[in-house]
Amino acid sequence: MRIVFPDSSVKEYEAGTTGLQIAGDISPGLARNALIIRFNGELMDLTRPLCDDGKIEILTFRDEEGKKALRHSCSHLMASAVQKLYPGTRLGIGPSIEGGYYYDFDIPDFPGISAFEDITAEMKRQVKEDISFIRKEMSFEDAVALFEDSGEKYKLELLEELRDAGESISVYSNGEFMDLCRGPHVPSTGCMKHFELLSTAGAYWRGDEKNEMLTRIYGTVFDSSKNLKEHILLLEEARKRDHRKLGPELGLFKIGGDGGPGLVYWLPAGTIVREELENHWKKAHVKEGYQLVSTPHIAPVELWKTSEHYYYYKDNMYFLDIDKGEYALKPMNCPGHIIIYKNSKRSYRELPMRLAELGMVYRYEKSGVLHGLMRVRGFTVDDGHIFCTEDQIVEEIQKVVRFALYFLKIFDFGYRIELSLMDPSDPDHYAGNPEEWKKVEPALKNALDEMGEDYRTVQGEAAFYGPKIDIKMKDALGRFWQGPTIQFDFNIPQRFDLTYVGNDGQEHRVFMVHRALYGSVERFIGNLIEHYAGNLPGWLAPHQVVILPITESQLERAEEVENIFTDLDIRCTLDGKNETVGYRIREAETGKVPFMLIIGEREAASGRVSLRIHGEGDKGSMELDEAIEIVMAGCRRPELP
RNA sequence: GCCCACGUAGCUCAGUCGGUAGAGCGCGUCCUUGGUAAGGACGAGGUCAGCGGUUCAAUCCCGCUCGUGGGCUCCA
Repeated sequence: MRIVFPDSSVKEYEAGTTGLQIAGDISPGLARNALIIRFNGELMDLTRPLCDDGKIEILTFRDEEGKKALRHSCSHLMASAVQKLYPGTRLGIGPSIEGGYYYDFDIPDFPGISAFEDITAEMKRQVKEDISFIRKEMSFEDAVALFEDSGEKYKLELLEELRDAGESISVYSNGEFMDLCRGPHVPSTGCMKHFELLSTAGAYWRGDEKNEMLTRIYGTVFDSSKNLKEHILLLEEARKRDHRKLGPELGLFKIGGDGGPGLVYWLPAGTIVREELENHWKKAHVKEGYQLVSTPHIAPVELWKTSEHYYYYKDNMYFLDIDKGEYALKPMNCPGHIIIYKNSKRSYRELPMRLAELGMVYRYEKSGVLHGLMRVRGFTVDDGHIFCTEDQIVEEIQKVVRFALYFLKIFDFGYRIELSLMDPSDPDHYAGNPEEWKKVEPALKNALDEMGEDYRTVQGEAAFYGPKIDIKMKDALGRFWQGPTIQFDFNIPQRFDLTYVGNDGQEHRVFMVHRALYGSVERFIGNLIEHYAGNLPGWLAPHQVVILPITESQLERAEEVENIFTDLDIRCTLDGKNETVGYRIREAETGKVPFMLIIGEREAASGRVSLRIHGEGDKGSMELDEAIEIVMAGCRRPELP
């Protein structure tokens, strides 16, 4: 048979040759690293005999599919160990995921995380034994009989679905362990020397909270101990940067406890960070042609009925009775901005009208989903609503995307743009006039294309009320977070009958865009803390400069210097505590204060200062003006767009 | 909300096989006047998350509630 390689070279092999043999024919190194193959576009086991001509790709851990196969195989290895150690364990599913894999089990009397030691030991034993993964295809009936015998009720449920979908059934075994599985798998358990069990959690069968809760065990596996170690270090680094740890440590905020779960209390230092972010945001928005507005935290329930939030968002809203009427705490700012838009009859001359507000919203979130600043019950949306004509759409979208990227650049975030469009097979699911969708979706696409930005189009991910552009931001550890979001809304203009008078003297339906750049100020600060590992850029640092007189005799000079910096709008504190300089430096370092000015006898006499920079160390003695210049540069607020 | 784990001083954590508790840091006072990541002494701080139950006796055992964490689901 003729085998074509990715570089288009061709080689003849006897029918029945396996991918592994072909890999070995190329180089022993490749045979060692090979995990699976892609043959004529189909992923297959290395050990599957090939019979026809075709294109082959030999996949290793470097290939996304190879990585997935290894991780998925490791989930089988882990399942095998669990089932051996805990007889009666029934299997759920065990896929590979970003960064590793998991397997869901129904384990009778599972001891929890303490079982990891035993499971790991058993897995290691099986790795050493180098047990082959064996694929077997069978009829639906045979498979049912097999899993009925072993009482695998979840697998039987999956089987039913496979049959309904008309898929062929395959089963993989490694030693005594056997699992319903499409594959492919790596050749043997010996490929998984570098694995680690990570954590355990409850998970509903099939993700449905009406189903029983299974025990999920997370693990990961790599191709080398070096890569595994790196990954574990990354996880540790992420733990160290956890904003829930750093935030309270740095005196930024306090969440929950007596203050109520999911509610954030900003301490003085954290309030400074917030105010800086918000002030910059306001200045930038004014410059970009937004008008700042402010709306109440509560509004009559009728308003939420008109906006329909009352009907589809009720479970997340808080209600209160006032006089004879029912009110709701606002879960979103839009209706408030609508009231402002409708305050007078609008002319096309006023468009685009861009309203913006740092609006605090309240949403009921289930207790289990609350998570530090990332998921709270009261938060500040940096909301903006753009009302415009059809002709203005492309330009407005580009303006917002550029504005969003400007904000990400300030903080050195990477990004990825996603364009979410409607599911064309289900047009009834969406609000608004289908004609409008047909106009706006290509407009969004054009806007992005014209800008030359890379983006991914996701069909069917649009909100029911409109298509959207989501920007995911990538932090210093390479993790992606929900970033700016720009959403079209066909629903609200219709529900509230939002119009403008065109130059033809006729009323027209206005187009409306929601957008948030920080998303939630709270969550964004959480992201910043983790992104910078708590070392916020100078302009955001709650304490920018600490002045440290070495002895009491330099107090007077220290106060002079403090006043100079304070007059320059630098947040400066004098630490004249009765402690050694070493102690006070340590305190400033752990407090992540960017600049320290040490003033001893020599400096006081000469009018100089000794500068120390956080994380860098002693910069030596210098003229005060020189130090001022360095500090000012380090604390400069970002340029406006 | 659900499954699992956890809750001891402001923080990080010991401890009590049931007899009402301890360290370090931090805080206060004093001594020390110091040169680039912890000077010393003394002291104050706890209804051992809350409420019930078992017991002669509960911080410890049991139950419930609240809170926190890991996930599921959801989401800015």
